[in-house]
Amino acid sequence: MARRTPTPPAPKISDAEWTVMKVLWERGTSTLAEVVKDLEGRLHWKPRTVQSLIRRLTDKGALAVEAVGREFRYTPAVAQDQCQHEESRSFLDRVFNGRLTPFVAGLMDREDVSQDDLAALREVLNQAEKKLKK
Amino acid sequence: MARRTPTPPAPKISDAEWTVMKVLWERGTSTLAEVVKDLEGRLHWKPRTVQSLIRRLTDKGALAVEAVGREFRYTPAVAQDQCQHEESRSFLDRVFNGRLTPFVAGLMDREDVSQDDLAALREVLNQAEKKLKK
DNA sequence: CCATTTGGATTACATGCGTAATCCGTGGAT
DNA sequence: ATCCACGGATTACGCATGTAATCCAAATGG
Repeated sequence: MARRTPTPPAPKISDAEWTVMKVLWERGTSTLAEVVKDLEGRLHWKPRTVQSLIRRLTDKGALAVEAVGREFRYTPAVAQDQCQHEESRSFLDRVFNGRLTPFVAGLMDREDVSQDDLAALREVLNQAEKKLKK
Repeated sequence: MARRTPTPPAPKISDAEWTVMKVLWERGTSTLAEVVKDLEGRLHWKPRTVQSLIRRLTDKGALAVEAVGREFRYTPAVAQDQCQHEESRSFLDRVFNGRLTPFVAGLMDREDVSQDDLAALREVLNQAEKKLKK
C-alpha cells in the first residue's frame, strides 16, 4: 500500500472536534444553535463547549465563517474524505506499521461481521482491482 | 460489525508510547539500553526521553518491571492484539462512525494497492466467512 | 423601556503529551 | 581511591485538549 500525490495537509482535528465536524459535514453549513441542537441528547455538552470547539476549528482553518446578520454560519473548509484519509494513514502507521491487512484481520477476528459487510467489502476490493488493471 | 464480549480495557497508549511498546512487543523483554539502541537511528530521541516514556508506560500498567541486578527489565503487560483492537475500534468510531467499509474504500480510492494486498485481504474475508458459517 | 436570553470574545483550569534536564547513587575504568 | 557514565527518580515546561465560566452587546419578550 503506497502513498499517492500528497494534497496539502488538512489541519489536525482532535477527538471532540471530530464530533463537531461530523455534524457540519452532514448539515453542510450551520449556526452555533443548529449544531448545539443537533448534538444535544447524544452529548451532555454545554453550548459554551460547542462554541469553544467551533472557535478552535475556525482558528485552525477547518471551518469557514460567514456573518449572517449578527450571527455566524460555519461551513467546513476541509473535505471530509481528506481528513478521514489522513487520519486513516496516521492510524495505520502508528498502530499497524502502515499495514492494512492485519488491521482488517484483527477486526474480523475479534468482532462479528455480517454477510452484508463481507459482501460490501468484497465489492470494494473488486473495484480496486478494476482500477488497478486500467 | 458488532462488538463482542469486552475484555477489561487496556491502558490508553499515546503516540510516542506506541513507538516504545512496538519495540517491547517485538523484543519480548528489554532493558532501557536495549530499547534505546533499538530506536536510535530511526529516532532522534534522547535516552532520557525513552526513559520517561517507559516510566509512564509502567505507571499506567502497560509494562511490567522486573529488577535484574540493579537494572530493570521491562516486559509488555498488555497484549498487542488487544491494544490494536481497542485503537481500531475507537478510530473507526471517531472517524467513520464505526463503519469499516468506508474506511477501506477510502484507502483503496486514495492509495495504490498491490495485487498481493488485494489477495491477502480476500483471504481474510474468506476466513471470516468460514468462521461465520460455523 | 427593561429584563432576559443568546452569541461572540476572552479567560480558565486540570490533565496529558512530547521532549527532555537535573539530581543522586553505584558499578566499572584508571 | 577516584572519577565518570549510566540508570532510576524527580522535576520541567510549553502546547493541546476537554470542558467549561465570565463578560459584554444586541435582540427579543413583555
